[in-house]
Amino acid sequence: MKSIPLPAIRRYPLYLRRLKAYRMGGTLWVSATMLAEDLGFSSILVRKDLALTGLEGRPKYGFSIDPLIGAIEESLGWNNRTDAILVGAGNLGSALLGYSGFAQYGLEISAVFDSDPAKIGTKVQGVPVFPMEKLTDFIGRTHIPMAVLTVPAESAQRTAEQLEDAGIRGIWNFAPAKLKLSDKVVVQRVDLASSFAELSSRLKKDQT
Amino acid sequence: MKSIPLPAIRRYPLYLRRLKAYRMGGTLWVSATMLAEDLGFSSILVRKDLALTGLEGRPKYGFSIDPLIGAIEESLGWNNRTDAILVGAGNLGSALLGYSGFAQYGLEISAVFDSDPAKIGTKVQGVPVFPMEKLTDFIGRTHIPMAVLTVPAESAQRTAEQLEDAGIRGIWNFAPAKLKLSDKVVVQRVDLASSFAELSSRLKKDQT
DNA sequence: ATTATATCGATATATAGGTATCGATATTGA
DNA sequence: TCAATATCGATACCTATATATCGATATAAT
Ligand SMILES: NC(=O)c1ccc[n+]([C@@H]2O[C@H](COP(=O)([O-])OP(=O)(O)OC[C@H]3O[C@@H](n4cnc5c(N)ncnc54)[C@H](O)[C@@H]3O)[C@@H](O)[C@H]2O)c1
Ligand SMILES: NC(=O)c1ccc[n+]([C@@H]2O[C@H](COP(=O)([O-])OP(=O)(O)OC[C@H]3O[C@@H](n4cnc5c(N)ncnc54)[C@H](O)[C@@H]3O)[C@@H](O)[C@H]2O)c1
Repeated sequence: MKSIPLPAIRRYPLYLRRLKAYRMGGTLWVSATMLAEDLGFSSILVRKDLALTGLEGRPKYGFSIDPLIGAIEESLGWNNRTDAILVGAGNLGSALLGYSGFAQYGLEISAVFDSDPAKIGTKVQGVPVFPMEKLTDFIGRTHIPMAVLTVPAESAQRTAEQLEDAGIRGIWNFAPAKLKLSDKVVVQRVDLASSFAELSSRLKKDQT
Repeated sequence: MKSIPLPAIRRYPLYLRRLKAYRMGGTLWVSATMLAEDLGFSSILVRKDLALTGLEGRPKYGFSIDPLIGAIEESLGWNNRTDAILVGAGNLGSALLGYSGFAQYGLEISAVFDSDPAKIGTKVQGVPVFPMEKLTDFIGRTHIPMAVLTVPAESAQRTAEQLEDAGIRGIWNFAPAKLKLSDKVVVQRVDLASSFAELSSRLKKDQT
């Protein structure tokens, strides 16, 4: 079982969404061609991506949807639930907490931490906010593997180090800061600035 | 002036952040080596990216910071202000509205639209919410070029078509939906699921 | 039964983007 | 003054990924 290239991994959630929509409509078979048209990819690319799951398609029919969904979810590790904590219960943190879509990926945010005394003890989107002092103990006790980091950029490095020391294995980092941690911790950056830069640049080129 | 590859464009905001931080500290010159170390890139990559701006470096010193900032901002189109509207004043929309960081990119959200009667007339993060009925007229009158789309996925296609018809030129789409529009409109997708998929997959690989 | 068709899957090719190498150049310090 | 050094910039190279081609196969229609 060889490892799936990252660009394919990034497309998998798009396939999943389409597949689940098809299944809702009662469709049982789907071809690479169909997926490609819906998503604006080339059909060759889609076929190759699907082949990476190890499943075999059927000429003229394509792939059986249910096993395909299962195989993609398994490739992503989305068949098992992933527990996470969220650090930084501000604007963005609250939005993420209130987002029901994450359940689709098996992501469950089970606790929230913040340093602001005014927030500690209150609930954000129904989830109680704990003080930072309880962070290390909580992670040590629960062995929670993942943290969603939504603190201000200035605090990001410091908070990330706390998380690493406490034993966190993956950080989904929404703060615009490069985290310098040991490579035991997997850091995934979400950078809206990069996305906006791409949009700006494409718009600019379009104008000329 | 040849066009800058997209991967470089995506790195530009990272350079900008570091450069502005250096300048705050009083530094006037910066080398590709220094930037590379701070950001975890190879210095060759950084030097190539900077060369794309057209600026020339100085042996042993590197690049003069101020012109470099200017050149990168110009490459991105961030030297001029970009006005935008936001459609969908929900959890995520509010968070984005309340985010002061966008000003750094020249992005100004000047109006908000929503279909929920309970929200219309109220203010979200200090910005008044207008009904969807006023959307077309507003865009036609102001010639606003960009829209931030934060409506539920089910409404995304319909809303995007409204935006296109009204004359919007770029859409920053946060809804997990593929928008099918004419290629006159530039659509930039922000897909947290893809990002989370990458994190999941990297964590999974790390385990084994 | 036979032919047309849509799809798969394997192989080959092309392209973009990242990385390595090396000479040139300005600055620093001996 | 001269050697050592840090950097740039051009060229060459390499790797990952996307795209093209084509035979094989199962289904559906004639
Ligand atoms: N809001 C957005 O739309 C948006 C967009 C892109 C990026 N971001 C980034 O996401 C992060 C959060 O943004 P936000 O708008 O939610 O900010 P915010 O100020 O609303 O929230 C930050 C939260 O973190 C808490 N906090 C601060 N320091 C802390 C620490 N050391 N330990 C624990 N908690 C701490 C604060 O009390 C607050 O609740 C920032 O890094 C921001 O740059 C936000
Ligand atoms: N909240 C998150 O953290 C998050 C994360 C990833 C993606 N998203 C996506 O962002 C979008 C918004 O998410 P959210 O959590 O803010 O949802 P939300 O339900 O809180 O907000 C959606 C808003 O859009 C408005 N709306 C609904 N239909 C509309 C229409 N046809 N025209 C105009 N306005 C309309 C609603 O009144 C509401 O105010 C969704 O597509 C969601 O999948 C959200």
